[in-house]
Amino acid sequence: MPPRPTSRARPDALAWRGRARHTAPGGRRGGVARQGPSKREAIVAATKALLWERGYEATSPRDVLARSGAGQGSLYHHFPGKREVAAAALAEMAGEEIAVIDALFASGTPPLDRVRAYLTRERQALRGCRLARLANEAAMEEPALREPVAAYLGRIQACLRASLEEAKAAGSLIPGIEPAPFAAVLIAIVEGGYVLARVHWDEAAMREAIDGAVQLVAAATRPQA
Amino acid sequence: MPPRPTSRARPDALAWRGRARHTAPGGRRGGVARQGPSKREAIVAATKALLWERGYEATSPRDVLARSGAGQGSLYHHFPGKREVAAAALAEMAGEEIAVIDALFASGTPPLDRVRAYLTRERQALRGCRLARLANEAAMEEPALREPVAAYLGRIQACLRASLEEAKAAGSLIPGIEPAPFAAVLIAIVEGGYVLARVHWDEAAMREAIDGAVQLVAAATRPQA
DNA sequence: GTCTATAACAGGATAGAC
DNA sequence: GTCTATCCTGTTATAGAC
Repeated sequence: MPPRPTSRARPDALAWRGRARHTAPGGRRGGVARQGPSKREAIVAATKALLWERGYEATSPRDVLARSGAGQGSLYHHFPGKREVAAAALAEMAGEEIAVIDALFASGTPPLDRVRAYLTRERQALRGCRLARLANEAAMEEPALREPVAAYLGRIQACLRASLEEAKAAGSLIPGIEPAPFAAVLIAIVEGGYVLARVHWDEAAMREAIDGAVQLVAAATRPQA
Repeated sequence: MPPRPTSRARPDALAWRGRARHTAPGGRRGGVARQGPSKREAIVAATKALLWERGYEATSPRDVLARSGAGQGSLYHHFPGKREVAAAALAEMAGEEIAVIDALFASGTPPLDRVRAYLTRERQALRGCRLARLANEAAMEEPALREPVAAYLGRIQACLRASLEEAKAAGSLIPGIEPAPFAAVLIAIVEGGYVLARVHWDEAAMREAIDGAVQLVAAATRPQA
């Protein structure tokens, strides 16, 4: 466990929300000269990788600096501390993953095909869900860390529900299937599948859960609809 | 992150499996005199509590000693190190929880009632699953820590499957429902429900997942069976 | 903005008295 | 079996030069 918050902790750190940067987000200055990525970007990129690999508690600022090639000063120049670095990294990760989800559900295919496409997309089950792997860390009680993860899972659930409602309106679902609880069940199966795969240390556990979910969708589909 | 394994690590520590104790498991000696709980028991009890509250990585031997009232020497007298203490604690936790599961599924009620009873049993969703909350810790790559958790989830899945097969044999399930994948789906929903509740910091997320699972069971039940 | 040096403390384990 | 004292390294953050 890290040092408990001491008198060194800034009283306003909880309210930290980033700052105006003097360089443009793309890492360029002056409009012409190309720059390598700034240390800030390198730090956030390294943190994104480490949060997925090891989680929050097990990732130290030193690990981040070693992987990013930055020095101590860069990290604490750009961020108040570890928590805010992680919050920035999680926000980026959530943005990337939400974009993937939106693309998946925006395709012009029939709604139940989109649901199936989400369920059967490729996953590295043993690595855990890129965002929700942090679910059981004490740090998730901090809103700044929890919110990006919640936004990601919330978006998936909303997309599933919208697709199921579209299918229901089109008469593709058998009577008695309600979109909202069915969407909750499907996202829970996927996230539960990650847990089962990690605990049994076997990708097959995820596959069984997903296969079951696909069969549920099939069973909920109106014949010849 | 803790100190990486150094030359101090015992080469045989991975094979540690406990040892014969000079005192009886109940903490008594000589057959008559009553004893308070041994320090070993206090250490394991404290570890059980802390693993649920904080997980493995975030629980230090110092925390365990502080909560148990034991000194450094007691811990390292009874165990080679932190990992083996956690393994002992997890083994006890799994044994306790498996006993609860077995009792739940051993009742003389109809099989689908047992399934519903498991799904709707009371849970502290925000605390996470007592065992599977450790799923995403790096330590789960150690068999001694993973196996008790896997045994617990495996037992639940086996009990669900057996009940569903019994229901199917009795003609209570609609055709096309296969016990094995349905059991995989149900355990995934419960474990996924914990993840959703933690991430959204809302017990209602677990309730929605469970409600959906109960509706699935209802939908899979043959009318008037 | 970025670096190195250093502080203050926690984590995990050992030594050896009793 | 249990205790206290101690060790070494890692973690998180600050200081201050460049």
